[in-house]
Amino acid sequence: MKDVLRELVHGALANLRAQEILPQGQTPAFVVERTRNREHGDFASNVALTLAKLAGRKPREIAEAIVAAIDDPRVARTEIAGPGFINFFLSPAAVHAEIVRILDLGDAYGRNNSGNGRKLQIEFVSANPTGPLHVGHGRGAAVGDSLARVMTANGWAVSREFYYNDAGAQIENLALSVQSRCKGIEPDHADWPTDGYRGDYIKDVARDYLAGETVHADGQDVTAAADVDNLDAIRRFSVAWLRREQDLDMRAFGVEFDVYFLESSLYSEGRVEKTVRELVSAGHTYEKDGALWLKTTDFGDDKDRVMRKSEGGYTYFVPDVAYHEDKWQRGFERVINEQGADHHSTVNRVRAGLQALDIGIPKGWPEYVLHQMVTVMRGSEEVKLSKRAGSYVTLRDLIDEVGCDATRYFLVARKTDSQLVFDIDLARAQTNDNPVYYIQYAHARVCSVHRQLAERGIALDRAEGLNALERLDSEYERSLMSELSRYPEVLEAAAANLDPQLVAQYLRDLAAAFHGYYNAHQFIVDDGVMRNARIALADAARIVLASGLDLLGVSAPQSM
RNA sequence: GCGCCCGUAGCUCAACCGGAUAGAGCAUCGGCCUUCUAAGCCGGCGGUUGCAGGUUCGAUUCCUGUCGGGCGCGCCA
Repeated sequence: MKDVLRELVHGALANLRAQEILPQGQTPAFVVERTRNREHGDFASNVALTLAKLAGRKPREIAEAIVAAIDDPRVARTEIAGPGFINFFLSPAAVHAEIVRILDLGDAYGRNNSGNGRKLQIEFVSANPTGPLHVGHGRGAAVGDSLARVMTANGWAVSREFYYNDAGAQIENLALSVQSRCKGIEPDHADWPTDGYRGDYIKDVARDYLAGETVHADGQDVTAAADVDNLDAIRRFSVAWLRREQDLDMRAFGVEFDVYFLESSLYSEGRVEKTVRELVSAGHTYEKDGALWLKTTDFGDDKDRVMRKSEGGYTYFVPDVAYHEDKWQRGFERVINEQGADHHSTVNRVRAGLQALDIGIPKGWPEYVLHQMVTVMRGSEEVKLSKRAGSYVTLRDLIDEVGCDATRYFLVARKTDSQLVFDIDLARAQTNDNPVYYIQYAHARVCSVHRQLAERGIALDRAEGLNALERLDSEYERSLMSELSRYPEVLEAAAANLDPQLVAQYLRDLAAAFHGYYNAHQFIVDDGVMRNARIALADAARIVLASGLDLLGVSAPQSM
């Protein structure tokens, strides 16, 4: 409906230009938005205010002219308010048509095709296989996957990608740690590797390695050599072992990736070398102190970056650039990297490196969504200890304790650039204080009505109900209808702002509107037409609730 | 010292790229259960949007400064 009103306003403006009330050619920015206050109608626009200066007239005068030029059955009436806002009151028929659309389109309601099938990649989680996934990865997974679902719902062809380093110094460290465990060395012992991984999971890897186990990860089987001196075999087995664990975590979290990209492939396929050659020939590099530098300051970085160290190896920055060059060449019009904000310094660096390649990559490519830290609270205590990891809360612990649904909802229901406090007690609560519960309960309540109908042997006539929507005229009914019709706008905004949190917020509001409706009315009434109308509206709510929950990867239960 | 993020009700958070009287939930206080889920509903209390300036018809939003919290600043990844 928002788009419809925008069009109507644009039409009116064209009309005013034709009458020379407005100067030609200029279209200042204006908004048509939902009103906060119902007394102000369904939508309001500031268009007259923004035009006032341009036209050299009073806002109210312009508003009068615009309103006079609008004549559409979907707008019941308009009002000019305050300094010159135009308030739009939708006709009941326009609102009811939206409810019919919901039942007509089902799951497809609210989706749009603004992406038009263009290729979009979202890279997220991208944890190195050196330990269990923790809550921070969970936030990345929840945000990244929900964002992927939102972008898909907006018509983008989304590919989910997980990038990991399977070859660097940290992996060496992992292998050494496992080897030490195989030899029975404890982390406090003098022979324990410096910066070795001390977590208990290392013991599990070592045990399985010695037992000659086979693990399946990233499409391959890796069988342990059980040879304590074969560091290479230990490395391969350890990586596979941890990758399998991470996959299990992601599966339990309802997240699947389309592509796993290995950093080692950038080296084995010569892509790192190739990127270096390209940067050198593009002329943005120089040698200093025996190292090769990239002049990233030419492209907005704070300082130049070393590409090749004086000892000959490449810094991590180079494969990063090579990796993103590869993404670009794979034809992704947009790439969104979802990462922890502790890596924010890579943003400028990677973009600068890509600019230096001089191959036509846009300045703001790739896009980034950075999430801030998560702290986990139980009661008023911060939870830091975990039996498995030693120093942090693993994602698995959280899923086991509060469930996938609540974990996903809570991790996505905050602005990504705010720190997040995860309240375990609240997430576990089976009460309406818990927003996840409150939303799911709304869905279950509609299903419950259908069970009641079946038990009483009452048939449902949806067409009859939809024809009688004008009988649903209570405050609660109108409010629910209005809330439902907002869903397409929410999907659009979530995509535009790369912010799945808007969906979480919306579902909370929708559930509130639904519960208000449910509590205020009887559904299974003797008046068959009224009964069918009420249930049709409840079904519309069920469809949108299920659709929204699906975008968050949260289940929509039939009973609770 | 420099860079990024945050600061809104007692608590957890909103406010749709500058709009109308800053909104929800929890907590608290007061009402409501022979009724398809009371796992609920209705109402009250609660604010100088950290602070000080600036920009304009209009600022929680933009700019400058300042205070407080978090993260990051390597020829580590």
